[in-house]
Amino acid sequence: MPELPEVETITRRLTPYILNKSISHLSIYHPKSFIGDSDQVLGQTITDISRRSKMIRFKLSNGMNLVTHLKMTGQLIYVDDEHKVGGGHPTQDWVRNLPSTHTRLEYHFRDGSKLFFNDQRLFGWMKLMSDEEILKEWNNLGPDASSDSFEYDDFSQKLHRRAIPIKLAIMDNSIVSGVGNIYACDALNLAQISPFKTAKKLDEDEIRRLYKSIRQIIAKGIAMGGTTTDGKYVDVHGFAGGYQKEMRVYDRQGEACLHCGGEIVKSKLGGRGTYYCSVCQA
DNA sequence: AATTATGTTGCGGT
DNA sequence: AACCGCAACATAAT
Repeated sequence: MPELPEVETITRRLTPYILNKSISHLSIYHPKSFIGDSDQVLGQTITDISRRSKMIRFKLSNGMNLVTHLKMTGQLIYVDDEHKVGGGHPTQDWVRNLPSTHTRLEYHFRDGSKLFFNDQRLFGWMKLMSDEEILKEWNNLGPDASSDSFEYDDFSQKLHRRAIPIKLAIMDNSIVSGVGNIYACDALNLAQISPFKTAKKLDEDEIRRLYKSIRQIIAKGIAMGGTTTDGKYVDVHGFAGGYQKEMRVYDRQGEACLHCGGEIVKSKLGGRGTYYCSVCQA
């Protein structure tokens, strides 16, 4: 479920709580969720936390990295004795009762605080990786949609070489990384481009609009703290995001397009639900 | 009961 | 080679 804005929100909100903390124990409730020798995290301090695409990288003091991908239903929940979010207001009640049936991993820090990795569908993982392994894998990724390295010229050139529908192109992490189904649908609506249009058939003006729209929609997603439509995505304290109140077309079939008032329809593309305006994205 | 789900990978056929 | 559809991973809700 989480796309770039959700993963970025988790990364930002988690960092002040666990940076420089030492892992004293790791409980593995489901072996599929942890890849590598779990003894290598014991006693290690988290020296840095960053995001790339939809993954989070925790650097450890022994030089290894803990990398996580939440896939469809993964959550990272932080809990300590205070049970307070910044500003003094309390966390969601249910996080106090963790671990739950969906808790797969539980990290215990030396100061008594904990980090829970919950994942209903077991697609997600946390994996120990060396710097070399990360470099090798991440080199295959296109630039993050939220970063300055996402540049118009490169984006345009890549699109000109592809004969796939534009929606699939912008969800392809080797072209631009971090854009999933929700933000792809919304960015295409903002740019007023059909999700089915072949990538190489977009003219310069369309690519320009799309490039700006992706940047704008992803930035808004981050600013709103991500999207929660079914309760699966929550932040590190268990709270919903806010972008669902701003959604342009996703999950709004039958409603009016914010741009032209046309009817929003739902279709299928690449096996995924695809929402678009039947008038201005025809 | 069948269909659906915000991610990714891989397979076989064209 | 590139592209497409489909299945796989596994679970729960409608």
